[in-house]
Amino acid sequence: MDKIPGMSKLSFYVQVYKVAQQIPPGKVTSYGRIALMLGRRNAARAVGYALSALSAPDSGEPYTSATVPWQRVVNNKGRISIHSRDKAAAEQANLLRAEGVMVDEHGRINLDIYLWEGLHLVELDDILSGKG
DNA sequence: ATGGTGACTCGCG
DNA sequence: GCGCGAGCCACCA
Repeated sequence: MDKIPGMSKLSFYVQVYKVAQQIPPGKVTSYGRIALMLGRRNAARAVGYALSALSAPDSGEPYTSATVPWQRVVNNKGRISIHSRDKAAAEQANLLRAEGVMVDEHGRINLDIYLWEGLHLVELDDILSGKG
């Protein structure tokens, strides 16, 4: 399932970070879609896990919450998926609004407007899996 | 190797 | 639309 040559050598986390960095400002995508782009249809949870594991900006590591636009990843329903008690939830909404994404008070985002579909491979996978 | 843990998703009711 | 239960996955003790 290594669709991108050389990519399979990277850890799953890094693959997730690289894909996230492809999301244009003002757009969002879902954990599940990123999983699909990586050829792992059911690895949505792992994607969320990877993003939650991002290190602090001052950690000196290559992938941090500052170099990876984690805020552009929401759940499949277009909703901020972090538990509302967590400060990161409010931060995600603020970051998104700052780049022009409309987020309502319930953390909901209109995917018809802001969805980044990513690679065409995603759509293809949908069709082959019986949706078309 | 094994079991626990989520920033997931889907199907039901 | 919401809460549950049940799969599914990569990591880490």
